Amino acid sequence: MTEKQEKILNAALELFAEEGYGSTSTSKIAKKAGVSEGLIFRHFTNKEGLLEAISKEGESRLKVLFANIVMESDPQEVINKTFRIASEIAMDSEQSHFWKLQYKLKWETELYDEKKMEPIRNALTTAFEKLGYQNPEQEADILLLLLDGLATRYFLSDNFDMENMIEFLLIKYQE
Amino acid sequence: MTEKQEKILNAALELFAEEGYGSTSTSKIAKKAGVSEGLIFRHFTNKEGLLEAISKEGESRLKVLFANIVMESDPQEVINKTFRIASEIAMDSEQSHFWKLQYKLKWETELYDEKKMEPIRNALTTAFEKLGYQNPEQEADILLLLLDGLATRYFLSDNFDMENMIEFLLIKYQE
Amino acid sequence: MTEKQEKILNAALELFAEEGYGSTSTSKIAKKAGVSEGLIFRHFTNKEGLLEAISKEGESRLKVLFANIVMESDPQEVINKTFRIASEIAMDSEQSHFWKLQYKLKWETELYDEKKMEPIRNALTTAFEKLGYQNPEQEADILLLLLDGLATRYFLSDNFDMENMIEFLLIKYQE
Amino acid sequence: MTEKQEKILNAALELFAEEGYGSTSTSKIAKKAGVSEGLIFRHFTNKEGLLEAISKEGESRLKVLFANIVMESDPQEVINKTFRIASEIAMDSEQSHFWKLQYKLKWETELYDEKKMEPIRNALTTAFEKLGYQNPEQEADILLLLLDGLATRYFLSDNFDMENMIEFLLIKYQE
DNA sequence: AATGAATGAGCCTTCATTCAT
DNA sequence: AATGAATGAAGGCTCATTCAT
Repeated sequence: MTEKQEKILNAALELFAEEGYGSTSTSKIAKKAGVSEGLIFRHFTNKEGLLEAISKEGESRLKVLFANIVMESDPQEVINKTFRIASEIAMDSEQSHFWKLQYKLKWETELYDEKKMEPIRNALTTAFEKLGYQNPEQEADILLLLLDGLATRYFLSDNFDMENMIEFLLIKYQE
Repeated sequence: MTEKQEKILNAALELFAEEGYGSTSTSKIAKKAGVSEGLIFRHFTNKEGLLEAISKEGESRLKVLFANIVMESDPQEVINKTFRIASEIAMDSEQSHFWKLQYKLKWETELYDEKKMEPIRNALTTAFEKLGYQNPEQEADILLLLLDGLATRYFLSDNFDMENMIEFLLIKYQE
Repeated sequence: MTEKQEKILNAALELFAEEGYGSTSTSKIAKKAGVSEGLIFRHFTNKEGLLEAISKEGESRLKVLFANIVMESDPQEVINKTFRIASEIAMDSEQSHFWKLQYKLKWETELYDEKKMEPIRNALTTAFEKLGYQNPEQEADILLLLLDGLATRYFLSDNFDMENMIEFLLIKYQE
Repeated sequence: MTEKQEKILNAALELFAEEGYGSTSTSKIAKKAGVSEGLIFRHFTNKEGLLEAISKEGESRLKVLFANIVMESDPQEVINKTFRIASEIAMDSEQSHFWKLQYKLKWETELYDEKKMEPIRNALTTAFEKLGYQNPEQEADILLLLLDGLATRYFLSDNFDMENMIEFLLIKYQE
C-alpha cells in the first residue's frame, strides 16, 4: 500500500464517517487526500471499491478486538470486556471514526451483518450460561442490543456520558 | 390536503425510509406517486419541505403515542407500555416506515433530538423510582438504550424476532 | 379593462422594467398583482401577450408625447421641447418605469423600432432646416443619438445629473 | 488555456451577446462549443464564472483601446481617436460581439460602470480645455453620451450607417 | 503511478402554460 | 371572471467515471 493509497483511504474514512457514504463525492475525497481524482479509480476501481477497502481493513480490526473477548475463559470477564470495548473505542478518535462509519453504513445500506457478531454472541451466551442465567441466549442478545443502543447514543447525542453509563452497566451485570 | 398531496407524502415517506433522504430523488418520488415532479415543489417548496411535512405529521403521531405512556399512573404499566409501543410499531407497516425514517434521518443528519424523548424519560424515571429501583434515572436511560437497540436490530436485521425479544424483556422487567 | 386586468398590467410593467422581461416570471407578476397566475393567461393569452398589451398602451402615450412636438411650428421650440420630454419623463416615476422598460426591451429583443421615431426625426429635420443648419438630417440624427445616450445614462448610471445636462444641451442648441 | 476552454469562451461570448446572458442556457453554449455541458463548470465553476472570464479578457482589451487615447497629446486627435474607436469596433466582428455584450449586460444587470470610462472622460476634458471650449467637462460628457447613443443605434438598428455618422461627427468637432 | 481534461447521466428546481371547478 | 391544481420541458449544476498523456 503506497503512501497515496493510504491518504485516500484515510480521507475517505473520515469523510464517509462524517457526511455519509452517499453524500461524500469522490472529488471531495481526492481534495482532502491531496490527490487527483483519477487516482482513486486507478487504485480502487470504484467508489464502492473504496468502501470495500475500508471495510476489509476494518474487519481485521474487528477480529483483533473480538479475539480478546472470545479467548477469555472467565465468564464475568467476558461480559466486562465486551462493555469495555465500547469504552475504548469512544476514547480513540481514529477508531471512533471507523465505528461511526460502520453504523452509518448499516443504516445507509441496510445491511446489519449478523455473522460478524456471531463470535461474541456465542462467547456471551456461554458466559451467561456459566454464570447460571436462565436464558443465556436471550441475555446475550440483550447485551448486544445495549451495545447498539450505546453506539446510537454515543455517536448521535451531543451530551451523552458514555463512561458513566458503562460504569453503571458494568455494576449492574455484576452479581 | 388533496389526494395527490397525500400520494406524494406517502411515496416520499416510503422511499426516504427505504433508500434514505439523500439517495431518494424527487423524480423517483414523483414517479412512485404518479404525479409530475413539479407538483412536489408547488406543494412542498423543497425537497427539504417534503421532509418537514412528513416530520410534522410524525410529531403529532409521536405525541399521541407518548401521551398514553405519560398519563399512566401504575409504574409497572409505564414500563410495559413503553415496550409494547415498539411491538405495535413493528406490526403496522405504515408506522414502521415512519419510524425507520426517523432512525435513518438520525444517522444521516447526526441529530439525535433528545428533547423529543424527554417526556418518556421522565415518566420512566418516576416509574423506576416508585418501584424502588436504586438508580431510577440510569435505569430509564438503559431502557431507552434498549429501545434504540431494538430499533437498530428490527430495521436492519433480516431475521430478528422482535416479538420474542420484547416478550422476554417484559418478563425481565417484572418483579 | 377590469380592475384586475390593470393590476396585472401595472405589476408586469414595473417588474419587466426592473428585472427585465425574460427574468420576470409570470408567478411573480401574479403575486405582485394579487391575482391568480391563471388569470394572466385568461386575459392576455401569453407572457408575450402581456408585453404587447403594455406596448400598445405605451404607443398611445408616445403619440401624445410626440404630437406636442410635431405640431410645434417654431423650429427652436421643436428642439427645446424634444429635450424637455426627456426631462419630464425623468421626473414622473410611472413614466420612468415605462420608458426604462422600452429601453430594456430594445436590448433584450434587439428591436429598435425606427418607425416610431420617424415623426420626430422629421420634425427635427425641418426644424434644423429652418434654422439654416447645413445638414439638417444628420443634425436630427445626432440629437436622437443624444437622446439615446441620455436614456442610457439616466437609467443605468446612479449619479447622473440629468437636469443639468439637459440645461446645458438646451443652451448649446440655442444660437 | 486549452483549446476547448477557448471554444467555450467564444461560444459563450457570441451567445451572450446575441441572446443575452440570462436567456442563454449553458447547454446551448456547450452545444455550440462542441463540448459536454459539464466541462463548462469544471473550467469556469459557474455560469457567472463564464461571464467573469469573458469580462476579464475584455477589460484588458479596453485598456489597450483606451491607452491609445489617453497617451495622445494633441487635443484634436484625442477627440478624433475616440470616435474612430467606435468605427473600428464596428468593423471587427469579434470585437463587435464583445462590445455588444457589454451594453447588453449594462441593461440586464443595471450596472453602468462609470469608473471604467473615467480615463477617457478625463482625457476628453483636458482636450476640450486645451481647445478653448467653455465647459470642457460637460463637453466631454456629451461626447460620451454620443458614444452611448452610437452603440445603441449600431447594435440595435438594422440600417444605421455608422461610418457616415462618425464621419459627420468628426467634421462637426473640427474647428 | 499519477494527472487533469472530458463526459453523460442525473439531480433539484423554475417556469410558462393548461385544465377542472 | 377567477382560482389553484397540475404538467412537461428546460435550466444550472454535481457526480462518478473514463481517457489521453
